[in-house]
Order: sequence, then C-alpha cells, then structure tokens
Amino acid sequence: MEGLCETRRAAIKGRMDIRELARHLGLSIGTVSRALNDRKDVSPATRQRVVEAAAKHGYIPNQSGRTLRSGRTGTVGFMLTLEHDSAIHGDPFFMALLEGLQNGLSEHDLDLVVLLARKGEDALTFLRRHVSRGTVDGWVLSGTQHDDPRIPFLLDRNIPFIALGRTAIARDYAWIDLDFEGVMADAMTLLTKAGHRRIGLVAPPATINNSHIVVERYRDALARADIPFDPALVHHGETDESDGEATASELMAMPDRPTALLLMGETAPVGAYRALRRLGLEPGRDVAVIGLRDNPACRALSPDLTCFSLDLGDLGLALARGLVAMLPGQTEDGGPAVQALWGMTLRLGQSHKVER
Amino acid sequence: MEGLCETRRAAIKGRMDIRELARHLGLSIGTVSRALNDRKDVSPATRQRVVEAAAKHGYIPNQSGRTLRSGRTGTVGFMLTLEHDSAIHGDPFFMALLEGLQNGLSEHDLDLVVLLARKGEDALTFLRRHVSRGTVDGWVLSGTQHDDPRIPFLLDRNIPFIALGRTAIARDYAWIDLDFEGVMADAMTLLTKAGHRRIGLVAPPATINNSHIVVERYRDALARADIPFDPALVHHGETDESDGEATASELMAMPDRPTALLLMGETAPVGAYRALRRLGLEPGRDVAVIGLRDNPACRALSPDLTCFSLDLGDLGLALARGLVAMLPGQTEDGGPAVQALWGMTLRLGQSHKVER
DNA sequence: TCGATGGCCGTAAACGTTTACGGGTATCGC
DNA sequence: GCGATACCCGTAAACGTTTACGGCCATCGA
Repeated sequence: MEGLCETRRAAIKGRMDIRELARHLGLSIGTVSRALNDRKDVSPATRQRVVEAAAKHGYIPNQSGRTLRSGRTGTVGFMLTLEHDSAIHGDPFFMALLEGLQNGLSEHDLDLVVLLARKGEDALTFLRRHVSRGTVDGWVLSGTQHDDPRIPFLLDRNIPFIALGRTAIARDYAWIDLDFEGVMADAMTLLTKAGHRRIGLVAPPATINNSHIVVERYRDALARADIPFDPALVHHGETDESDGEATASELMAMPDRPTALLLMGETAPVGAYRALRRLGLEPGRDVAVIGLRDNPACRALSPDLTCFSLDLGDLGLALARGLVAMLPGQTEDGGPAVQALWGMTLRLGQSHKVER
Repeated sequence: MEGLCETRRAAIKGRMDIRELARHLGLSIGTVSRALNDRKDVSPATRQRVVEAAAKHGYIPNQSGRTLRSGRTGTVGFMLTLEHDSAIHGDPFFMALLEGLQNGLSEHDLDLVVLLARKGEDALTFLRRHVSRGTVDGWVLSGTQHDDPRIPFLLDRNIPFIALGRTAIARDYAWIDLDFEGVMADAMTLLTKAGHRRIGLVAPPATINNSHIVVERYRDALARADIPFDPALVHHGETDESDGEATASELMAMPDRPTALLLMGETAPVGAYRALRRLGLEPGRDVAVIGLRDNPACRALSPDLTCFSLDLGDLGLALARGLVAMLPGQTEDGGPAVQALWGMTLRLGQSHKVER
C-alpha cells in the first residue's frame, strides 16, 4: 500500500522527491535533508553519497516546501516602482546595478528577485502584499522619497532591508546613497572658478530626497563664491529628456539668462542640448553644461558632456553585502547598519567650457 | 491546551493565520479558504463576512503554503541573461517591456518576477534550477539563440512559456518576434531608391537568431535592386556602442567604401557617429546612417537618426496575454500557440540623407 | 410523510521540506 | 567491565494552505 502510493506519486509527477531520493539511497529523508544542507550529525561518507545521488538524479529541493518549514526563501527582493516611467525608461541605471546585486548575493547562495508594482498600485501596498505573502527574506529599496513610508513599515516589523538613498527619517537603518554633496561641490567649483555667476540648476522633484541635498549644496557653493542666490534659476522637475528641454528653454528665455546649466538628471542633458541648439546656442561654447552621469544617452552627445561616473556593479555589490549582513543567521550579528555615501568621479568633457 | 497552543503561535509570529482568521469568524479554515478563493459551496453572506474580516485584519495568504498545496505560484518569470552585458546595459529595451508585461499579468492577478542568472551560470542550468525549485508558473524567454536549448527543455516538460524571438527549432511553441523582415525591407528600399549601391551592414552575432534573418533579407533586397552582394560589407558583432564604432571605422577604411550604413543594434549608431566624425565625415551629409530603434541613446544623436520605433508596453501586454492563455485553468484551452511578428514603424530623421 | 436533492459547512489529508528529539551503536576513560 | 560520551541516523511533528469527501439541514416533488 505505502510502497504503491509512493511509486504512484513519483510516476505521476515525474519529479524527484526528497522521499524518492531517500528511498534510492536506503536512508531516511531526515538524513538526506541534513546531508544536503551541510548540517552536522551526518557522516562524511553518507554526505558524499547523498550529494552524488542528488546530482545524478538532478534533485533540487522544492522551494515552497523548504520555505514553509524554515521560513527562509533564499531570495532578496528588488522593488522596482515605475511611477515616473519616463525617468526609468530612459535609465539604464538599474540594469547595471542588478548585475552587481546578483553577484553579491550569489556569494551567499542567495538569488535576486526583481518585482514590479502593479498598475496604480501604491508602493506601500505593494510592499505590504509581498511581505505578508513572504516572497523574499530581505529588500533593496530604490527611489526613496523624502518621507518614505516603506522605511518605518519594514523597521517596525524588523524585516531586513537596505535603501539606495537616504530619507528624512530620523531612525537607524542601512542605506547607501550617491554622494550628491561631492558632486555638487565639484561641479560648482568648476563653474565658479571659471567665472560663472549665473548658474541654472535642474533638480529632481521635491519629493525625492536628494533634491533637498542638491539645492542646499548649490546655495552653499554660491555663498562660498559670494554669489547671490536667485530662486528663479532653480527648477524642480522629472529631470528626463523632455523636461530638460523645457527647463533649459525657460532658463534661457530669462532676461538675465544663465551662462551655465547644471542638470541633475540622467537624460536631462539630452533635452538641454536640443533646446540650446534651437536657440542657436552651442553647448560648450556659448553655454557651459554639466550633467549627472555618463549613461549611454549622455555618451551619445556631441560635444562630450562633462559629468560624473560611478561603477554600478560595485555599488550593487556593496548593497548586497550590506543587506546580507542583516539577514538572520548569516553572521553573528553583522555589526551596525551600513550608512555610506557612494562617491562619483568627475569626467571632464567639452561641454563645461565657454568662449569669452 | 490546543487553545493555548494557537494563541502562542499567533502571539509569537504576530502574523494573521488562516487559522487565526477562522477562529475570529467562528468558521473552519476550509470555509475561509473557499470563501477567499471564490469557490462554490460558500453562502454569499459568509463569503462577504470572510472577505471583510480578511481586509480588516490585513490577512494575505502565505504564498509558500498555497503553492505547496496547489502547485500554482501565481507568478510568471522573466529570464534576464546578462551574458552580453554591454548590449544590455545600454539597453532600456527591457525596462519598458517589463511594465507592459506586469500590466498584462495583473489582469489575471498574476505577478511578474524578474530573475537574473548568477555569474558564470549557464542559461539552461539557471532555468533548470528555477524550474525544479518551482519558482514560477510560466516563463517569458528573451535573447533567444539560433538553437536555444531552453525551448526543448521547457517543451519536453510541458511548462508554459512564450519566447520573445524565434529560433531555428522546428517545433510548435508560442513566440512573438520583432519584424526584422519588415525593418530590413523598409530600410533597404529607402537606401536603394536613393541610389546607394554599397551599403554596410552591422548584424548581431551569428548565434542570435535574428542575425540570420537580417542577412538573408539584406541579400534579398540587394538582388531585387540588381546590386551584387559583397560579403566584406557585412559585419557580425555585439552591436553595442564600441562595436559600432570599430565596425564603422573598418568599413570606412575600405578602398571602395560604403555610402550608407545599416546598424541593427540598439547603441551601435552612437559609436558609428563617433567613428564617422573622427574621419571627418558627417552623418546625414557624407554618409547615410540608419539605426534599429529610437532608444534614448539614439534620440540624443544629432542629426536625428533615421530608425524604427515600436510600443514596448504593447509588446509586453501581448506577450503576457499569449502566455496567460497557456497557463492551466485560465481558459478552456486557449487555442493554438500565438506566433506573431511585431511590426516596427520607420521614423525618418536626417541621418539617411546624403548630398551628392 | 418520505426519499431525493442541493446548498453549506466541517474534517482531515495532503503538498515537500526542515528540525527537535530520541535511540542505537561504537569509542573512551577509569 | 562499566558508565559516560560522542557520533550517526530514524521518527515524527511541524510550516500554512487547498481540496476531496462526507455530513447536516432545509427544501421539494410525489
């Protein structure tokens, strides 16, 4: 009876069970499980025999079964919110990042799972849904808002996570953020040293956290150079291509128009080039232009855009390691949560120059 | 005893069980499950009462439990192989596609899960690993090779999938592919009508399936225009930026150099523009250039690149619907597997022109 | 009135793992 | 020779759902 039942299951499903594997080996499923999970209480000889048999029969443990019992999924979730789709679509930022993340997680036998919010689904309900379904062990959060409800949500349930980007939340959690302070300092120094006194700034929307940092450092740099702050020179927008074009047009239509543009968006410089040329102005000759990152779109610009670069693969690796340290049972404790700024290096092109 | 045990579990875990929810309602867990899954054998009044209680307590079923029992995960996997990373990194193709996919799946209460192969992990072993772990119910395959082992693997185990791209495999399966036939016909007509007789072609690597189609149609078009085929004008490469630059340089160094370049890669035109200008040649004036797709990088080019466009969101939607029709229990049968070409429309810029 | 039918609901057995617990040897120290 | 101690291994109970099955009650037709 019992034997019949087991053969039936194996025959029907055609899948290698841990039970089936144990039967082949003449062992109990408990021993097989212990052997495959590198736990103690298994003799080296048996362990090897089990591992070899598993490889031979192509046995890979069912994830639902092990998750249900152990509570661990062996996966980490990356939350991709496509709220501002234009900003993301033009953005190869994440693709390169994902690879680094997966590489970092692979070191600990973990897998990365990228999840997308459903149409019209709020970021928090999306997170809540997947958290209570138990899809992943930990989270990498991107696109952090100035006041991001996901952070307290995860903190209160002490679910491991690391954020790509700071917030205004005054609680202790792990994050890595791009060094916008350094970027702004370098860019503003370059421009003020060259004699620019009217510098147009395109910053991300005010809801995004780094927007505040950018504007703050912009004003600091002006003060250091004894230049009065003119709020009309600062624009907040989606920092995508079309917005870059519109904003550059507006700034250049001012009576006392800027001599330099600082565009803190991935594809904004593309639009800015277009807008300038429509006005008969050439970037790098009539107007100085500095962008944020040397992404493929900006690399296509001519003259070469002066902007900043970073190693996205390394950043992904750092995020992965920061998160892994917080997962239960990985190390003893992992120490304090990582909080770090990720430096970006200035790449001089031709676009920051002007002829006087 | 029993009551104590249950309270302990709920107190410790702090999570709302189906058992806990049933206790609150004074119902059995079977009835609760049936009510939430919209099955029969539940009175309308009870059903409503259960649904309301679930919403009130924020109960969301644990995925591992339901998957383990039912065999369904409610998710669809998108396989992202970063083998040719340069081709992908510069490629916002997928990001836009993913959104359409998720939207299509949301219609059926399914979720998209993007998975990355580990470093050095073969595409097939990656797939085999996740299939036997049972991570998803169906697959969307991209980057199909000319002879792709993943196709027979999934077919033999009759696991639902749809491929973005054809292969040379003569078996019946669902796929949607870009209409490279149409693209090549339109592009070649444009060039030959303009009098070009030496047209340089940059095609994807020979292992990629569409590479064959591209070259085939290239020769067809030449034959139609009574132009002899010169194999020296055809290059196979990664079709990324640096490769586009190298290939364009090579082609332009020929004694009888081409008067037009046809670049069937996402970012190859960016490199080509750069190479041409280094030789003192201006795209759209001295050499005609036609690209594949109007991605952000190509949109940054000046003069405007003549290339093709498609709605990636719609494509994702179509893929999702094609796959959903194959999932068990969705419809009666779903009919024959969808096999379709996805049209691309020509966008005329300035780059295809030449002065004679 | 009675058998049959159908609507609701509870019971319990799965699904495939992990893991606490206990038992059986062999080894070791005295 | 004997108790104590490792070292292995098997047993069985979880984990949270779904679902086949059976039972109860009300309704209905004759």
